Order: sequence, then C-alpha cells, then structure tokens
Amino acid sequence: MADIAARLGVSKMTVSRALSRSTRRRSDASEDLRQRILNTCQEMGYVMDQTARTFSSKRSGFIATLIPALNNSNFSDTAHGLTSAVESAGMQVLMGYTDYDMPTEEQLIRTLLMRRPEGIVVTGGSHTPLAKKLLESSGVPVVETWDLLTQPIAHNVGFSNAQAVGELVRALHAKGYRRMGFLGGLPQSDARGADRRQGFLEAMAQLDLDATRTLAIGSAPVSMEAGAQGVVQMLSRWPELEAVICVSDHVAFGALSECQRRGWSVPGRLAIAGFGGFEIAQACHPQITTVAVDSAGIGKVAGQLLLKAIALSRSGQKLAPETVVMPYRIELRGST
Amino acid sequence: MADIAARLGVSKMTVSRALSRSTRRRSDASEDLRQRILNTCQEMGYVMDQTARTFSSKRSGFIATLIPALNNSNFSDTAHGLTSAVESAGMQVLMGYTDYDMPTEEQLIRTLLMRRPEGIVVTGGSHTPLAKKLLESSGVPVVETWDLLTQPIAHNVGFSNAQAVGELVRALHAKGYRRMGFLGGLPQSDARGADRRQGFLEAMAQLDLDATRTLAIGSAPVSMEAGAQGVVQMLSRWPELEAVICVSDHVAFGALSECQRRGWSVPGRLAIAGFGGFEIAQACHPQITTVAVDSAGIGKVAGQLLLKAIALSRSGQKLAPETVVMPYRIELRGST
DNA sequence: TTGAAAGCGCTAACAG
DNA sequence: CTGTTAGCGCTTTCAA
Repeated sequence: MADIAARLGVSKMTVSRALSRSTRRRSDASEDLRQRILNTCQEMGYVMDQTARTFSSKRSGFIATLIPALNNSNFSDTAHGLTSAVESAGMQVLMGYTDYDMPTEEQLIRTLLMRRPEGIVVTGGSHTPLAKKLLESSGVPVVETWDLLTQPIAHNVGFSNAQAVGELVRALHAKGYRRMGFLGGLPQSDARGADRRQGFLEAMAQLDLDATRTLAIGSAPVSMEAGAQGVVQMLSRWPELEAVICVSDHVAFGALSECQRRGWSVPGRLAIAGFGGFEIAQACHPQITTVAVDSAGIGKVAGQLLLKAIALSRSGQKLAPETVVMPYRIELRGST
Repeated sequence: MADIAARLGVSKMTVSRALSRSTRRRSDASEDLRQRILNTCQEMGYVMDQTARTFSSKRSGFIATLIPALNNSNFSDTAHGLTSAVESAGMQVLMGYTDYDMPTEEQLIRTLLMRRPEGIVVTGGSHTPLAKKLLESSGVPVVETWDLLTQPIAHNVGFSNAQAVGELVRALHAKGYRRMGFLGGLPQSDARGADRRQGFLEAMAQLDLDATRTLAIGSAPVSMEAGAQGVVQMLSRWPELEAVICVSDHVAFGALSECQRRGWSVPGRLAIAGFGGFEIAQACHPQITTVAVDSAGIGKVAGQLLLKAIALSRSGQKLAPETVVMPYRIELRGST
C-alpha cells in the first residue's frame, strides 16, 4: 500500500480510503484520484491484505456457519441463502460441517471463533455444554437454524419438525390411511430426525392410532440404501402397513425404488411420504409426498438477522433475541 | 495472552509457544506448565486470535477452494476430500462457489486472495484472463481439478471427461446400441459438459455412427426437470433413438422418470446413461448406467499435493508442476 | 527453556 | 479532502 501511495505521491491513508469503500462517501478521495489508485493497484498486482485490515479494524468480514453436511441440499441451500444475504454487505461466509457429530461441532466452533467472525449461524439447538458456552461468550450474535427451540442461545430461525410431521400424518389420515409407520435413523444421531419421529408419535396418539410401527436404521445421514432396506424390514414385520413416513426424501426415494424393484405398487400396496422437498421427490415417478421446506429462506433470514444485529452492535446497541418461524408446506403427491 | 501470562507470572512468549504446538517439541514449555497455561485459557475463556497470528506469522492456515455449486454432491464430495486431507495439517478450507459463472469466479478469486490462503484449488481450467493472471501471480500453489488440462496453471488433478464419455459410447456400442444421442446443457455454460459432449461426438465419429442427435437444454446446472423435457424432445425429433447419454446422472434420472411416467420402457424403448456416479443412479430402478468418478479422491489428492508444495515452499523450494490423472469406472447397469 | 524488543500491513483518530 | 501518529495481538529473532 505504501508502494502504491509512493508511486502516486499520496499517503497510505488516501490509498486505504480509496480501496475501502466501493461507493464513494463524504471524505473520500476525488473520483479521478480514486480511479488512478485502482488502476495502479491493478498494474502493480496489488491485492489488499484482508488479514491486516481485520487486525487493525477488528472487523473480520466473516460470518461463520456450521451445517451437518455439505452434500445435503437442504443444508447447502441454507448456506447458499446465507451467502446471498450477507455478501451484499461485503461479508464472506466461513463454513464448517459437523458430519452430524456434536464433539466435531464443538471443535469447529473453537476453530471458527479464532477467525473472529462477526456472526455465527449453527444448525439446530443440540450442542455440547462447552460448545454452548463458547457460543454464548463469543461476543457476537448467534443464530440457531432449522429447529424451533424453546431455549435458544439468542436468535432462532426455523420451524417445528414435529409439528410438520404431525400435519403430514393428519393429511394422510384424511386420505384414509390408518396403519402408518415411521422410518428414520437412530434418534441419538440426528436431533431433527428424532423431532420428526416424535411428531409422528404424538400425532398418531392424538388420532388414537397405533404408533408402534417405527424403525430406526443407521446413523444420520440416512442413505437411500437404508431406506430400501428399511421398507423391506417394515413390511415383513408389519405386513398390514399402509403408509410409511420417512425422515427424509432420500430415505423415501430409496424405499420407493425398492418397492418398484420388488413389484410392490406405490401407493397401491404401500404409500410413501418423505420430508424436505428435495428435487428428487418432484422428479421421480410417482412423485413423492413431502414436507417442502424453504431451506434457502432459512439461510437468508438468518443472514438478514445477523446483519441487523451487527449494524446495531456497531452503534453500541444489542439486538434483542428474535425468533422467526419459517413456513413449510405439505405437498401431497402421487406416492400417497 | 498478556493477561494469561500475567496470571501465571510468565511472559507472553511462553503462553504463545504453549498454544502454538499441540505436540510438544524441543524448546517448548514443560508439560506441567503447558497444562496450567491451557487450563487458565479455558478458565478465562481465552480464544487465540488467529487473525493476529496470521498477521504476524504470515501463515493464514487457509486453503481456498472454488467449486461450481454447493448442492452438487460431486463437488461437495471433492470439497469434503480436500478438507479431510488438509485438516490434519491444521489447515482450514475457505470455500466459494461460482454458480458456473466465470466472472463470478474471478471476483471470488480476488476476494479469497485477500485472505492470503496458502494454497488454492479451483474446479476446471476455464478462467477469465484476469482470473488466470491473479492465480498465477498469487505466489501460492494452485491446483486445477476435475478436468485434465493441456496447459494447467500449475498442478492438475483430474481426468478426461471426453475420454470417459468415449468409453461409455464404446461400451454401449458393444452392447449393440447404434442410434445414440447426447443430452446436456448449453456448452458455453459448462466446460465439463462441453467436454463430455465432445467425447460423444468423437467416439461416434470413430465408430462411423451418426452423431447429430444431440440436444442442449438449459444452462448448467442442468436440472432433472430439464432431463425430463429433453428426453421427450429427443424422442419426438429422433423416434429411432435407441440410447441417450446424459451429461449427468441428474439429467439421466429426470429422463428415466419421464419415460416411466409416459410408460416408455427403459431400457426397452430407450436406454439411458448418466455421468458422475451419484447415489441416485444406484438407488433408482432400474439402476442407471454411469461413469463413476472418485470425487472425494480428487479433493484428497489436491490437498496432499498442496501440503507437499507448502512444505517445500517453507524450506524455500518450489514443487514442480504435477499432473495426477484420476481413475473413473464405467458402471453398466439396468438402464442400458 | 524463557524473555525482551521489534514489527507484520493496515485503519482509527485526530489534525489540518 | 488529505496526512500524521499510534497501535491492533500475535510471532520472529536474538539474547540469556
């Protein structure tokens, strides 16, 4: 920066100011000088050192986010929505993925905090005690997403997975289904999956139906293959089963394909529903009934909330904890 | 850090040294003192400032990577492989996604370089001239992945998409297929897709077959829905079509489902093949013939290459450009 | 094994 | 609108 300044016969500060604001403001260099500075940077191959800038200004420009997995489009869509929301404010998303493992999450939180993010977005409300403490004492706004929490750390953007599955159960009930089951992964490996199962149990109980037909197969993320194996196990154990609700569209698709492979009609022999509103549930045949979630919207709202909180904190204020309930939609399709 | 030091009656440097190495080395604090330091950090809620550390040591601990899209499991698997490979060396992956857009890539490269990464991994070899110049003059090792390039910037980890599709064409030819077509997106929107189409054209020409049955529908990433529409258009235009090779498994799955919807037997009426070895191609019924790619392996090898280059550069040397050709496998399945 | 001094490249704060 | 000065929290380097 000093070299650029020397070349143009100005001070470092003038260069710094020209580079630090894309839109001119009061007390910026004149537009002409600003252009000459930018050109010289280009010519000399100068790229501003964000580390030094962060160090001096105490603003990293990072928003840290943790998602369970990268290759689950629900979560990558949330990350995408978050990125879009914050990049207009010049913020960059620093992402980590936990592989659905809480100790990994704690370790990642510690690593991410060392980068001094200006805000943090985590998925869900299950954290190790230390992780929770780290988030609380981080000094920056925290948003927990996807689940609706009774005791959020600060901000919360999500919906009740249990309630959504409950509505799905009632929708299937209204179509005449009675002997319904739930197919998911091991509850301890996935808080959201456990919530969905809980919603199934409660809704069935409310309808005075037998809620014992549930199967847990494998750890999160539950694969399509697990869905295929699961549906076979369920039908052999409960031949009277009329409909199965799966913890995700991936599991539902695995189950659907296995039925097709064995010549079992869907929804004739068995109705199948999923969760998540993934592309595949719409593309396949028959299309799979699902709970469509606004994954990108969750990220976008979380980002907007953070920007608001960050703006306030720069003027010395603090945004009161906010909870935003996101919508979802039961999509009844051919598979039921 | 000064507070921690003061509390224990030692100097900042002792604390710094205790914190900077997880495994003790020569000239570190005694193990007992080291434990007391770590405990005090925990008690006082101290989290080391990586920004200051980077600033002082000139090592960011970042590996920057650019992928076309987050929600394509091929690329997210590569990112996953890269992360696993470098995290053991204490490196963190800083990710950006280009949405298959080259100007966006250029902008992201500029942004990422400001964070002073110690290595860069980009997808493919198509970059704007300025992006290429930025990468070349970044001063850190660069790996281009997925495509096999004739003129890589430095290191290259990938395979020939054209050759892979060529092998697929010959495998289908061996099964008796002659009237084959290619279904993909607009070539200018996706260099890899264009390569795959090119491989189709060349292989068909080599076999003395008519290679005119190709359709480009939509920009990358081509959706399942586009695959569904595409297969209908192709069959109405070329009713004699026996087999269609799709630019990705997603497109192939969309095509397959549309055929099922319309009661067209696959592979009876039309054989369908995909590309990428995605989970869905294996889970669906019939299973889809595909080119299985070691996506995670690409990231892993790229990461190892970078670690080697970084280690060398710390001793003042420079790793000569390396090209690693990754394997792929033609998976013949029920859809053909 | 430990400590003291210097400085990394930028921006905040204030002065002009 | 521009410049000067000080300093961000670490690590490097050198000395003990």
